[in-house]
Amino acid sequence: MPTTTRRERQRAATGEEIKDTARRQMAEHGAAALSLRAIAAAMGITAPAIYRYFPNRDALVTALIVDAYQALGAAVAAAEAAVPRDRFGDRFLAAAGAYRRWSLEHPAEFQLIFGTPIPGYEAPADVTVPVVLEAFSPFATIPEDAWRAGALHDAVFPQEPETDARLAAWLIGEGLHLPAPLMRLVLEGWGQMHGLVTLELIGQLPPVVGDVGPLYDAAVRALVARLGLRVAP
Amino acid sequence: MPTTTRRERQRAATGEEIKDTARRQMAEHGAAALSLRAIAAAMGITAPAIYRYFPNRDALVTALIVDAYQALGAAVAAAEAAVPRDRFGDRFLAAAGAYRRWSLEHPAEFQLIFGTPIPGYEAPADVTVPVVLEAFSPFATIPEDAWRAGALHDAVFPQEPETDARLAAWLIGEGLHLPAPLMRLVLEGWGQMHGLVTLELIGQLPPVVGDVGPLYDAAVRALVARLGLRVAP
DNA sequence: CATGAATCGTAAACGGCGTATACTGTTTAC
DNA sequence: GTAAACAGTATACGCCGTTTACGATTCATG
Repeated sequence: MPTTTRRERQRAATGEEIKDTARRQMAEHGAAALSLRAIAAAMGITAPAIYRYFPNRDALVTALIVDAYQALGAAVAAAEAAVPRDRFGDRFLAAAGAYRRWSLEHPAEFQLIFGTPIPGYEAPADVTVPVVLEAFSPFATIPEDAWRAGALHDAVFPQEPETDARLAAWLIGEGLHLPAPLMRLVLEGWGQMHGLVTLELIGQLPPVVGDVGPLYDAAVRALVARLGLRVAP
Repeated sequence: MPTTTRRERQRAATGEEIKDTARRQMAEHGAAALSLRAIAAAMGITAPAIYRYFPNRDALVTALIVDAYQALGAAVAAAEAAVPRDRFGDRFLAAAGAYRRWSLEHPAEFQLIFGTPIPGYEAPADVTVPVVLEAFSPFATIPEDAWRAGALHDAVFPQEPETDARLAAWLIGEGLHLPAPLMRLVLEGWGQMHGLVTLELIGQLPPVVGDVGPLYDAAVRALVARLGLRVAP
């Protein structure tokens, strides 16, 4: 006998339907056009009914953000998982490629989680930061795996004492085992991937380079080389 | 006798006052909270009066975006101009530092030009793209200066035929004289600077590394080295 | 099975938003 | 001096998020 009653299942389904409808509206009219009244109308209910499921619009947005992060993280993890475990460089390339692909395929959700497109909405950091780190964990765990396997190329990691000390403390707190300078390179790489995707999405890069894909891939390959990860010949 | 009448001067002044008031509101309540009624109230007029100066809210936003790009470009250019012309690496470092500093000091304007924080507003690419390129031109012209001066370190530029061909065509169209692989590295670097600043502004990096400044500087120095630009010893 | 409670939804309203229209003074130019 | 151009207001429309008061349904329990 299931612990969930009929009513609870119904309630959860309606909550999901609200989020699905919201996602559909965002995909069509952009994240900024998210409107409780429009969602309700598309569902055939009235706007105040949504308040039975979310205390206010910001709570709905936060739920959508968490979902989006998890979808992004799942896409990255799935792409990485499809590569043989000992091909660390290729795993990183697959993860980075999935990151860009998901972002291009879900531009509204991307700007929802990485921008501030909602008037008056401020993402609660205590909710988002852990989910973000979870989504981006492959970019740290792949180099960690390679490090522990002793499979790192003979790369030399430049030292940055100030930042690296801070980073080392954070790594310990997170239970990650990899050198701080390596993690710093990962963060610099995250910034690069994020920036290139952002510039592509707002249309600044395409007029200059056309298809951004090769530019992005070149940057990631250079990053993989700096990290000392080997790729298939 | 000036070619501008009294009325024209008055009109231009009011237009500037509207934009200044808008900037003050953005700085206080965020770019998304921009409201014609609030601007008008702060100026002691009514909202429809603004329509004498801007055909609609989007036109005002576009004007603010253009102004912001020019302010960002001016900050970058000024920082770069303060460095001796033949210290190409230091000029690049100064420009990159000014880019981050301006962004941190003007977060609302940064998200105004690089995000989509306004409900229903879509930045007109034909207006913004040229202004963006103008603002970022130092990051291309500094390597170009170094290249023409034969002052590039013995760096080896990895080739990416597909993208580089496209880039070379664009460079010719823009009248820029530097190798396509070099320009590609500049764009990858732009993505990195942009991404790191963005992640810092939305609060993802600080909990990991604390002060993002050293991380940013390390990334830019590595980029400068890859570009083959020399820095002061 | 009857009944009281919990739940889900609606209707109406409030204040605020961008914006269109019609109107009134003031300033300018001939 | 007068007619046109201009700057501003008042009003109104249809959106928005949100609150309140109120029905209808569904559930759990005597």
